Amino acid sequence: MEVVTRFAPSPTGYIHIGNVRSAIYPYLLARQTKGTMILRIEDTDRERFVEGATELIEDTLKWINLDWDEGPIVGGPHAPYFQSERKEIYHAWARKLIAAGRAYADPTPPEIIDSYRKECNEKKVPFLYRNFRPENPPEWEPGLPLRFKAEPKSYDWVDEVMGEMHTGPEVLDDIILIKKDGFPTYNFAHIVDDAEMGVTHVMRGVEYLSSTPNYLAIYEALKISRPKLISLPHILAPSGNKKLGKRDGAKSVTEYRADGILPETMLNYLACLGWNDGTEQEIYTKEELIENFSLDRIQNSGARYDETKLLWLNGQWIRKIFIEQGAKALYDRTLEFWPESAKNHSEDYRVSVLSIIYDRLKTLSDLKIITNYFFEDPTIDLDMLINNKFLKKFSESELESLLKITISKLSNLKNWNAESLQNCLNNLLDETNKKPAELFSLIRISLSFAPFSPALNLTLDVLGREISLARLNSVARSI
RNA sequence: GGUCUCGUAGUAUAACGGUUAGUACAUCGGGUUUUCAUCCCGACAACGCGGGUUCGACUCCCGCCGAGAUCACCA
Repeated sequence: MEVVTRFAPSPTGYIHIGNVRSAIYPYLLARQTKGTMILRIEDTDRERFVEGATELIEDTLKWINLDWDEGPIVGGPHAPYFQSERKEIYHAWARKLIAAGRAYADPTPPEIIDSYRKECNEKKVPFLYRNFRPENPPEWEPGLPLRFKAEPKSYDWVDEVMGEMHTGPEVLDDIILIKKDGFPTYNFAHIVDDAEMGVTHVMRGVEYLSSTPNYLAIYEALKISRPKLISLPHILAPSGNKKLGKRDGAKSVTEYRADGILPETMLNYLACLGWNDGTEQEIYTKEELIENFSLDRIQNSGARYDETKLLWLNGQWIRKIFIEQGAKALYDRTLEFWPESAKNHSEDYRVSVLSIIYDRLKTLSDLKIITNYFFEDPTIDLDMLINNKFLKKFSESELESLLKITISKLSNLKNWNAESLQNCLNNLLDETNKKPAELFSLIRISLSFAPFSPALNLTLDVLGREISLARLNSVARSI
């Protein structure tokens, strides 16, 4: 049988990294089995609905390179994919339940329900609405909530991640199916939709594990066969033991994108947070994830979100793309991350800058802070030169004469390229009888006035003869 | 409080009855002609506790402890 999975978010704001994993796993499973991935928007809560949230969700999924076979934008045989547009469908199923004597309209005012709940809390007994069912409930009509009529019994089921599950009759209750505003609750809507859409694998966070017996009861009453149930453990906040949420600074995926995290990194990191294939592989492409994913290797305890590792992974991916796809391919991903000053320079020049600094990047936005001196002359900061730990032992006139020798030597260099520059620098070391740490620090700082920069010969090569000599000259004059 | 779940280094994880408990991130130290990184080498560091079962237990069973989830006309 074809595998059908779904991601069913609520449009209540951006989806943060704690949620996207619930989209990744169903996607991987669907692609691995050549099945169907559905995106369904669960917008039955009108109060929490946020304008534009659906688009944000779609953009997020597209950015990490996940697509869907049915859902908003692409449509499909089970449209509409917005729950708010499926009201009649839920009502039709609800009537089936009423006809079977498994649902009833509840006229009890909320205040009375609250008092029941309070009573139970005081007596320290569990609050079960089935013990307070109204006698002779009225016909179900608009304005009245509809409740499921639970039959207390034990349930056994298998959760693909958590294993064999068992609960007693005490957890079954008369949950609300349709709210008084006519919209279904999540508890009812997702069951109807999953059945209508032929969903075979229901993946969601563990917070739904406790409610599962109630869902099982509804499947039974509706004569729907159970899909496979998969509970995904939570992603934990960096500190504490709470599930990662917006309050812990759980950033939206778009924020990571703005920070210069690659989508490949995001997908790779999140997929491997709480799942591994048993090998020691750390870097996975989307294709490799699809190939190797398996439900039974999903972890069953929560995993802590670790941004340091995310950054490390991002560095790995930056290098991987550079090495496997080339400088231009990496460059194409960096367009919005260059400093302002880079605008006045050619694309070829920026690519060559990227080629010598890419292995220093943890995020693409690092470009802004570490490449500026390639695009405009740095401000001369003599203190930085004089106080450098390798240069402090020299007098200013010694520094000046070293610079002058360097300038004259470089001026006479025939071929300005990395290799001959390196030879030239080596000769300079011999001639001046200085250590690399001394001479090279002097040249490096004079060229960049940055705390760090790439290998000296490469920096000179990219900067070019004219600019390099001009900078060295102006430093020599300033001393 | 009821019900359910989880528990290997700081973090993410491997191991599925027999290993000096492996790997990665982080940390610390060292190496690669300057710096910052990359890369390489090395070090530190873990089976929550207590009982069983077994020749043998991180692995199986029980109890405890600790952590989490849930008990909405939110999803």
